[in-house]
Amino acid sequence: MSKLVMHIDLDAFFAAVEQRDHPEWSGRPLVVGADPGRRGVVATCSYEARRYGVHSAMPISEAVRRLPADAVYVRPRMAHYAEVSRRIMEALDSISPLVEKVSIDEAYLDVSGLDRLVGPPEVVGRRAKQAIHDAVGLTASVGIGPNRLIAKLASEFQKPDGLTVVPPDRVQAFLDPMPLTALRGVGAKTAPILHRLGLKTVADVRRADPALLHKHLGPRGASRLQDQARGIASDAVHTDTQRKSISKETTFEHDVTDADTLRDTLLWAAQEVGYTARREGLKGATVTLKIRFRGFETHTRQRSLSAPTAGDDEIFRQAWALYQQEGWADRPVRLIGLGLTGWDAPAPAQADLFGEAEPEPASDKDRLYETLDSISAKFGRGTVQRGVRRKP
DNA sequence: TCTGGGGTCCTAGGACCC
DNA sequence: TCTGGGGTCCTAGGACCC
Repeated sequence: MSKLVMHIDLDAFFAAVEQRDHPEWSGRPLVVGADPGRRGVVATCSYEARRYGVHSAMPISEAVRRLPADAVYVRPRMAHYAEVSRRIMEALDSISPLVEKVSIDEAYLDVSGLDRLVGPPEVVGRRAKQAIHDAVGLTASVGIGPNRLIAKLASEFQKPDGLTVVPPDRVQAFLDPMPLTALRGVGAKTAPILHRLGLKTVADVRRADPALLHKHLGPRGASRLQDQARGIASDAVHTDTQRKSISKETTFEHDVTDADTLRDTLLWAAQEVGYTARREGLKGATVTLKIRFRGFETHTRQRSLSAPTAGDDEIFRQAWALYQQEGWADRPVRLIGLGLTGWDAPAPAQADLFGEAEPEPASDKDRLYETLDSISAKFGRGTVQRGVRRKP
């Protein structure tokens, strides 16, 4: 039976939440991200700001240069957005039981066979948008198609507040005129390669000589790309995805050479990662150290443990040993952090198999939001003092 | 001139094993 | 002196996405 997949994407999510919460900011260019004048980037910005060419991942200094004086700059309140996101996902449960949350502001829903219960795809889509608006007062863009790729591209097709349905027999006509950068996995490096081959649109990729793509992208990359160009993609919606890693890193406001600061920062990261691991019942057998020096030169070092752990001290000791075993002392460090991977047990599901949700103690939840808020408070504000020893 | 943070997935070489 | 062909795990780096 053919599937119907819906993709939902909140419009300028962080910025929209801020404008909703602060009506005096609506209609104005608004940037959620680092503090102006400091190291960092734009996380999200309002549509008013986008008109000045500002976008996600742009250096905050560049955004300041482009925006008028009345622009608003706020730092992210991740805990708050996470709570809004939770209510959105809850609202989507009323549309379909098969909801896959893919990020804080995006979800896939399997909406196959809802036509007899609800109506045609357009009606299902409008219901989803209404459910979100009723729950949190925000707009979302919705795309519906025969698989994840088409649903995702459909949701991007008319933004903001869009609704696009692509029936199976319209897939190729929908895809063909799109720029090839619309395809998943084509980014800053791959797009120029394809452009140099004279390819611009999805249709160009679809009709390209497979051997030519093979030569420049490798066998797997080439077939993945051409599958997409033909509208071939997964239609599976997974409700119980399991994370594969936990990590914590920070960029210092000024590059750091002081060993105590690096050590303390790694200790902080280990505590954050360890706490998250324990809260989620995970133990990792691999610790990864990440370091970025002045000039953006980035390295990772990892080691496998004899036994999986979620202990702050053990995670810290491994990461610190990895740092010490390299001849890196005295090199100015821009960023440092660590990660934990390699769970010992295969994927404990988010909710258990019998539908009994694990009751989450209030104190843990509070601690989680505290943590998220402390992260957002620090966003783009890393300082030498950051690593100040924290009482366990 | 700058370039966050949290992720996923892929590649590629070497070790190791059968 | 010459030495296969997988398969899997480990490690480092990098592309990409939100």
